[in-house]
Amino acid sequence: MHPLFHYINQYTSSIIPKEDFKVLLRHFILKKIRKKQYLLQEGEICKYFAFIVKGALRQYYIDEKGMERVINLYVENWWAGDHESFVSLTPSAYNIDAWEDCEVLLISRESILKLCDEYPAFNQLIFKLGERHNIATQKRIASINYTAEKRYKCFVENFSFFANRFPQHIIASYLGITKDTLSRVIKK
Amino acid sequence: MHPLFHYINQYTSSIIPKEDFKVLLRHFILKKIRKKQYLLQEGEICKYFAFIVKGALRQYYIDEKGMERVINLYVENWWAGDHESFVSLTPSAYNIDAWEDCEVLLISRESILKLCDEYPAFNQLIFKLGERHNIATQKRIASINYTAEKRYKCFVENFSFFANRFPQHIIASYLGITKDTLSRVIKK
DNA sequence: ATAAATAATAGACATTTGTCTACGTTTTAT
DNA sequence: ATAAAACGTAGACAAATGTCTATTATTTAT
Repeated sequence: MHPLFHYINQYTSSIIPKEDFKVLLRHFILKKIRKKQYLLQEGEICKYFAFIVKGALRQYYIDEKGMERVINLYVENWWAGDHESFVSLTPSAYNIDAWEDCEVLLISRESILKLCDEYPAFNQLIFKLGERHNIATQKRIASINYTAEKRYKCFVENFSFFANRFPQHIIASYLGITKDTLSRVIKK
Repeated sequence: MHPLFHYINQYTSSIIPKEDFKVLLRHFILKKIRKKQYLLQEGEICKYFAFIVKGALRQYYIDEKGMERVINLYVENWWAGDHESFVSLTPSAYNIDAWEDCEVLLISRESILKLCDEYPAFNQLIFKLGERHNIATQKRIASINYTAEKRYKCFVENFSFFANRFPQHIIASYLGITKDTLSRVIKK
């Protein structure tokens, strides 16, 4: 069974007919991305959002000192892209690259709008994804006040599966702390 | 003209018929909230999202040391509520209270779903609001790595209008720094 | 198998930010 | 009008985190 089919049915009340799914799938472009290659580069316009079938990616920007600052990590069944660039068609401030060899399904904004319009089930899916995303980001924003230790604690509780996919210094950056601080925190 | 009517038409491609708006409006409950009163209290379930017609509110939680930690600030034309509690029907971890006397329009999740279903324009509205919200939160998440100074700089660039509505120590907490640090940063 | 690149840890030190107390000002309530 | 509460600033000090360098372990490429 197609992973996207499985994924969509997790979020819709009734199972999508196979026929409909076939039409849906035609709006997606399958792309393989090798480790270290970019899905999106700073300055580009994010024309597609990517549903991750296989692999792991990270979103980051380069700060004034030339350091990589990780904003998001993604694994299977997550969506990767720059919301701002995607909607506003402005050059992205972020890079998204593959941390492992990946397989992703790309979809354009036009296709999303079209599918939302034509398939209530797809509209419902996008709606629910939005809700889930809101919940996750609200938690992340609450963490702005946290100490390094509490950030790591929350990370382990909610996202420990990232730990198997990304090295510690990437996790540290994702949490907004240095690798040295994370190393100290973990030691305790 | 009703502020909600004006607001909705900002986000939809074609102006909503007055008739439709009247039906729409029936799903909202007008509520006045006096300064310092709660729209939502920790432990309660967030049954409604609030569209703010007039006034200013803040969302915060109480940390281990009993300190108020501000997560969000809201003014006219913003939506206030706890996404997680609203969707999952779990007790909220947050408080939302009025910083000024407010007038808000409450709407339940059922009403939102119903209106999305019945009025494509409303569905479109919710879709676009989601997009805007995603853009804003993505920026906020990127700020996790920022220094106190850079956080304040971004705040002034994007949300300086909050400065007229909330005192400095509330802004500081919203930025994830202490009032003392903010005071120092501003001095420069 | 070997060399090179990548990761994790440790310690010394610097910097940033938080904590606490005090004081003067402004706002609010009565 | 007056007292009380809330607010902003300041300085001294403490704590948390960042920076840098070195060292070792682990992984990757050839």
